[in-house]
Amino acid sequence: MQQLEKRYIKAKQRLFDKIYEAKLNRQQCEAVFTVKGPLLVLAGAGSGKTTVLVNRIAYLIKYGNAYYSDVISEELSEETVSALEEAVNLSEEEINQILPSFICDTCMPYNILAITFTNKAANEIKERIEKTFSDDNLSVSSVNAGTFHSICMRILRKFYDRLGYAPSMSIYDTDDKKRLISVCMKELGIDEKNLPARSVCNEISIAKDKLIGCDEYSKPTDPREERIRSIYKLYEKKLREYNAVDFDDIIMKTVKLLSENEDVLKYYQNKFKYILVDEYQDTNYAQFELVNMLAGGTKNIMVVGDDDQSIYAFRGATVENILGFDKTYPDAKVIKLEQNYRSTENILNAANALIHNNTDRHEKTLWSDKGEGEKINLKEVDDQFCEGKYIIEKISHGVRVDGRKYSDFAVLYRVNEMSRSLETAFAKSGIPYKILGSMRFYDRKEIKDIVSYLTLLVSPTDNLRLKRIINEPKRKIGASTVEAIEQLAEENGTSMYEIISRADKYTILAKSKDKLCDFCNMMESIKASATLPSELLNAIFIKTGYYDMLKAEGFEGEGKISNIKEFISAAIEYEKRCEISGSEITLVGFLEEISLVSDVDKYDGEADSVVLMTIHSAKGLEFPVVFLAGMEDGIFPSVQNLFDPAAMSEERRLAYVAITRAKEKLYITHSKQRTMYGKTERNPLSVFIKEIPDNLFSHESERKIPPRQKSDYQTRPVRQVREKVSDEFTRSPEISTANRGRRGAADYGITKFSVGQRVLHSSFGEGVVLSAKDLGGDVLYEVKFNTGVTKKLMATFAKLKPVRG
DNA sequence: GGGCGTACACTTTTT
DNA sequence: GTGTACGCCC
Repeated sequence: MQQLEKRYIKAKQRLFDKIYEAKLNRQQCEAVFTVKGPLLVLAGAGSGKTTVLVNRIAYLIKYGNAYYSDVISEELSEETVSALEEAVNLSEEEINQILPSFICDTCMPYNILAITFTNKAANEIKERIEKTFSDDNLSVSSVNAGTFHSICMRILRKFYDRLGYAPSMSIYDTDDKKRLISVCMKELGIDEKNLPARSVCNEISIAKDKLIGCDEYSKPTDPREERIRSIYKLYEKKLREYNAVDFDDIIMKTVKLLSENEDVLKYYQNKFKYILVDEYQDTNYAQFELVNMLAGGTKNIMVVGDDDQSIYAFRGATVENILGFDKTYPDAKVIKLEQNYRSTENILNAANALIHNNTDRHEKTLWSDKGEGEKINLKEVDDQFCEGKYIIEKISHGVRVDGRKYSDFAVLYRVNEMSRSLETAFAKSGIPYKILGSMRFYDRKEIKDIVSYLTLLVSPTDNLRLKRIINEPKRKIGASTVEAIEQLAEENGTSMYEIISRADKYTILAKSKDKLCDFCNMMESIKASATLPSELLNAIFIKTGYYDMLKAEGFEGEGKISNIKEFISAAIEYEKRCEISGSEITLVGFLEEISLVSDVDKYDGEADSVVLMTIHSAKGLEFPVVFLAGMEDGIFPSVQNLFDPAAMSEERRLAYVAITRAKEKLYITHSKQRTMYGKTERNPLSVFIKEIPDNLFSHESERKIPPRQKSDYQTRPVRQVREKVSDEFTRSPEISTANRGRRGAADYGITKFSVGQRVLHSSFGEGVVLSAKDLGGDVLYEVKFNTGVTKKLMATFAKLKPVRG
């Protein structure tokens, strides 16, 4: 007993030390300690939200843990009060006032549910908690931290039978979903010309986000909606048959499970005694319902968010969830965190000025004591290539002169498409860089094919995935055979795989039964050959003939092979991680991970490279130096949204998010002209920049603010800008020799090749130059590659390298 | 059944 | 500009 008490006191002291160390301000402390009842924390950008979440969880564990509970009485001890006084700087009176909400019931780590927006954020919380408790013999790894999707998947898999699913259910991404919708539409005889599958996908997503099932969907008066309804119905039927769920289902089916099964709901309400939801402004209706159901028991729910950072309305998120939290929970306590610990004043003032132009928001103003800091740098460049070169110039200057690391820099943009031109510049510069999100690793065709094989091993009823790979690599199983199999499966009420395994029983399949049999035997032998995901992957890669197929493709196949090898290493890493954490290695687990993990989750801030990503991906991250590229009307804000006030508000919030990612220095670039999607356009400076006061920009900036209503960029003087950029290094790329990066950065220009010379292309491989045509600044080459194909390539794009010998 | 060519769509943001 | 879809021909 005495021993326990000693440990308790020691642990408590250490906790307060930690909090003291974390230098929490008063509002943050209140947010940490107010654990009982509903709590809304309005946390501005960079206001130490994660710190609050971590310390709150730590507090819950320390004070609610049964391990110490023998010595926890109804009230906090005198000692606790004095420790609080010291750490939080509250008066005794204040403490007594709020004391009741500080005391929590028994709480084991697994009683805590923390829902975050990304896996990265969840992992960060887990890691920081584990660090806090590293000295205590307390298993804190059982804290439930994850994204909505990962947490719901865990629930669905546990109670799969209640939903009529098999436990190995697969998760369909946007691409799978679209394919399946197309299949449904074809089956129903609905022409995609009049009703694109894409918009059907969207409509169904919107419905699911609102928890509208196919039976409740729309009144049958509108013919368009009626058609969507029938597609939705068939789509649902197929999903179930294929043992698959789409992203929206993950939430909707969980809500359905909880609302239809009292015992399951009670189980989770009892389990999750304390719930914390991060980025609450980005939750949609289904998620709102889910959280409310789970919190329905104890109502110990804390939500954290910032209405100014709501940027997912397009995905069904409603700010009303956060703005109306006090309506859902009338006794909710509200705490505002307004001190920003991230950015300097100039950056913060710019963000504040910008966001004040939104009328539909809760008034709040972030402040910082970090001092004015450097001014914002605004630069106009000639085109997107100059933009890349300008950014590279600034980065390499920062590294060489200011002693910064490459990882101090981030380049943010509105659309993924922007990464193309930027990548060209970075690739030439030799600066280490990483692009997140443009083409997700798991979206690559070869990876999706291999994943389909893998899925089929655990979920053989998945006809969609089966159809994807039945003839990839080619096995002479053509469309008509596949159709016949599909027909038979339909008639017999079974899966296509089942039909294939009994192919010899059906006369229609007589012609192809040998090939089908081979396919089936191959799958079975793969299944029997290994258990570990990495081994299975390897077996699939070799035994299906996929490797041979890629090998035969030549140069292009090489890249795909290395992608698949990378995929296999990812599986090995997954296995290692499981071993460390003691969790079971399963194929289903691995498949789930690759479906729910995003590029940003894997982004490693430790690696020393510049990172390029969309602003959406950058949410929640921070960088010493941020480049905001493509600040032009039509790009950011996006053309689609220019005339829609609500959408413009969201765009502005997105700009706000972008600016507040920067800690010390913000560069903004815009280009006189820009070629995107094959079209060249001239866009004026973004309206958002015009909303930022002049004095926040450095003298180096070339901002000539035209009158707001007269946004004609052509009348603006641009000469100085031009000279500034081009004098340095961009005017004539081919003669630039300045050494900018460290590794081969001199390679800015276009190397000239002569007819007959051998060259190397990154995707086509080796070839020989047939002709070279000068096109004023660029050169058009005609190259015959070893593969036999002849291509016309622009020198600037092709990045050709000379081949010696 | 497969391969090749051409037409055409598609480009906001993502778990 | 690029990737996919479909149709035509072998």
